Amino acid sequence: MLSMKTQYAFKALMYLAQKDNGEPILIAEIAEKKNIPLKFLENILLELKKAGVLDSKKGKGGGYFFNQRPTDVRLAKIMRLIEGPIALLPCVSLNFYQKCKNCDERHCGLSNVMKEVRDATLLILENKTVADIAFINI
Amino acid sequence: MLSMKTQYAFKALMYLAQKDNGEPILIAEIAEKKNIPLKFLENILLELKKAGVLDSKKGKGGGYFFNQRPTDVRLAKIMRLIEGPIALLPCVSLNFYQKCKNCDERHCGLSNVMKEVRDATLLILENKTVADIAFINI
DNA sequence: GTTATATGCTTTCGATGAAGACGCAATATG
DNA sequence: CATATTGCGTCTTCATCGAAAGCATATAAC
Ligand code: FES
Ligand code: FES
Repeated sequence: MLSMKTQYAFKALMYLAQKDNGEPILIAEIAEKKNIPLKFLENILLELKKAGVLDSKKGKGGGYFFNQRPTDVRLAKIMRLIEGPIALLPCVSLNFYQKCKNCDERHCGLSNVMKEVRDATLLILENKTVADIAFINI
Repeated sequence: MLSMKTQYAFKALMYLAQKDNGEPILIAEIAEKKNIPLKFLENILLELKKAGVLDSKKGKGGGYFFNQRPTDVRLAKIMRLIEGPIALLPCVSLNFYQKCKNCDERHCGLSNVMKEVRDATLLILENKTVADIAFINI
């Protein structure tokens, strides 16, 4: 399961993309509408800003808004940014690889299965963007 | 990423299945060969025993062995047992479902994507067993 | 029945994650 | 400049996780 931080990040981005009209949106508004602890959300949005996904404006009329276009922000990127590895094991992670002690990947059934899971997951998360989760047409 | 506990559980089961000849195997042996903290492993194996996957024998010549056949133990079952939900969001979990506040699943793009991820993951983990990760034929 | 061997159970400790409290810094408006 | 608004920074608290230690219990072997 995703950490609360990552879940909140996704929900906040979804909300931002839905209301996106160029105008900054208050942290407090997102927090209230999406049921996210305020100070926790501040932290999350700040990370997304430092990563270049969002930008912010201080003072009256300030708030958060997109720096990149929602259609350009892949879900996999957000996952890696906030959550860390997408793979279930360190030895099958593309971006956070760590070798297993006492286990040879080339002959390891476990890592093989987890590689399958990783690929299936990435196929989805690399091809969906923030825009995709914001607007749903049934 | 999986918790250390779950990673250890998988590795221990893999080792047990590989050496399975009916004879009990020492916790200490698994711990050493798979680089798992001893007392932590004791705990994990105990949980697997209580769940009916493994069984144990005390005293000299004791240790752990399979209660069910490795071909009958699906990886998804172990995941749910040790890790908890397989889904990335509580609102898309089959076995640990929890409703999202302020978010309607029927019109939520995020939960839709995560449902796709869950299904892709389950398709793999429900069809692979402990026996599959123990014996690898390249 | 005594002893060596193993598992079973409880407690403890530090590290990390989730969340809240308080104050500081920047900016729009007048 | 004065003030209200809003994002930023730091410190504290609480729960959970990873890991280790210590003692208790069961059993095979002699
Ligand atoms: S190599 Fe990582 S689990 Fe075997
Ligand atoms: S319903 Fe769970 S994220 Fe929208």
